[in-house]
Amino acid sequence: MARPREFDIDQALDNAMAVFWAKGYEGSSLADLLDAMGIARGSLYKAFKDKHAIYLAALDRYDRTMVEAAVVLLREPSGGDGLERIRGLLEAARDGAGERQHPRGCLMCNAAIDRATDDPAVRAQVLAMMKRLEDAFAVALADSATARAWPNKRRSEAARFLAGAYLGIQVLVRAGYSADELDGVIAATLQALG
Amino acid sequence: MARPREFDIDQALDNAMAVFWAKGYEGSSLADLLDAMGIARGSLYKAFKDKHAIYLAALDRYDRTMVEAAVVLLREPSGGDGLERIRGLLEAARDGAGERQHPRGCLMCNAAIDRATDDPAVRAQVLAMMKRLEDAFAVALADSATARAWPNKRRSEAARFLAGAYLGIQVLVRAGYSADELDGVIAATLQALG
DNA sequence: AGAATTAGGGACCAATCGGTCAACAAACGG
DNA sequence: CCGTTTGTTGACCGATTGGTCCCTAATTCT
Repeated sequence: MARPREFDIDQALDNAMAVFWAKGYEGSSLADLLDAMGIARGSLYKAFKDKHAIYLAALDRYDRTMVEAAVVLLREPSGGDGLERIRGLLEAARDGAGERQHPRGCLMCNAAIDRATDDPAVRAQVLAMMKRLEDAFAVALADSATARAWPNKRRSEAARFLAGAYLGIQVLVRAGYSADELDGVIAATLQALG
Repeated sequence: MARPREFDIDQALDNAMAVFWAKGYEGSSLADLLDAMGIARGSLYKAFKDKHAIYLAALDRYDRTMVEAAVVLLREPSGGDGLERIRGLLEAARDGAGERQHPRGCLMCNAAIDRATDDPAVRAQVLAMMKRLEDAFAVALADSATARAWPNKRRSEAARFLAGAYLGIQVLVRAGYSADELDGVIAATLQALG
């Protein structure tokens, strides 16, 4: 019907995602994005309405890749006991501290802080991701030796608690805490689950 | 010796702090700051080197007021058992969710996310505040019936865990969680301490 | 091959950005 | 009461911002 797009949208979004992840929304200029995505201004605006739309698409991409991976990790029984899968996710978050110069943390967490309050679309997307993560934590808990027997209410509270703990760790990563310091946090968090 | 300053620096910083708190660093323009501080451009630049210096001063002001209040709350024995003081701080954080339209969360947490990675001065300030908060948590734990007997290592890990939980709650507030939802998180967090 | 449609590229735009400056005002020391 | 010093003010600046537009290129349909 017409000239086909020359670049891959998801690949371009991966690059845009990396920019927003590192610099935040306001901190990322169009020039930054174009440079990272490797396309020209006109092409970008053919594919996306405006900067805001790029951000939302990048956030959605984050959902489909990173959050999805976390959810799979938590839900997949082959990862061992539910508690071990939870430990695995928290340790993966901790490993972000390895990027000592510019730890990226977690884009969902970053978006919650710098866009969710004044941008309803971002807030909705962040809340949806959080819900997905909470549910996955709940599944892992239901698969764990210690929490399996808990009443539903306590398990869902614990799941939300874990989601909060996860965000807290990501903030600490971003603040520059070392992996060693975070190990203590993880140990205390898991201890909380019995 | 010369003309005295007409505005109060700390009061102006309180107003600047509110702007950065709500909008972040990049999201706050000089116009926003001047408007909130109620002074003219030239006066601002006589008092501060540049925007970055204003931000650092506002962050320091946050330290001297808000963080200080949190630290006092945790350390002050008149607040009851250490665990009750910890509960008090977490509930104060939860109450931030009451600002339903534009929850501010916590400036220290916001700064960790949007400035700490690429601004060494901000990172240092954030880490200093976190350390102060951790220590205060440790004091409260040492004053609690259940954690008093714990070995030092476990208590300091728990203190860092609480600092992380506190940040996590602030992120959830910022994301738009309701006070009711956060109550479950707080309950689970305190349960973790026995 | 020509018409139709959409992508690519980059010059261009108004608005806003953070920051400077020069003229004026208010205080103190002599 | 004048000189020195510093705060106040707003006009002004170059640079950068996000976004538009137009010309060209590539593809499909007839």
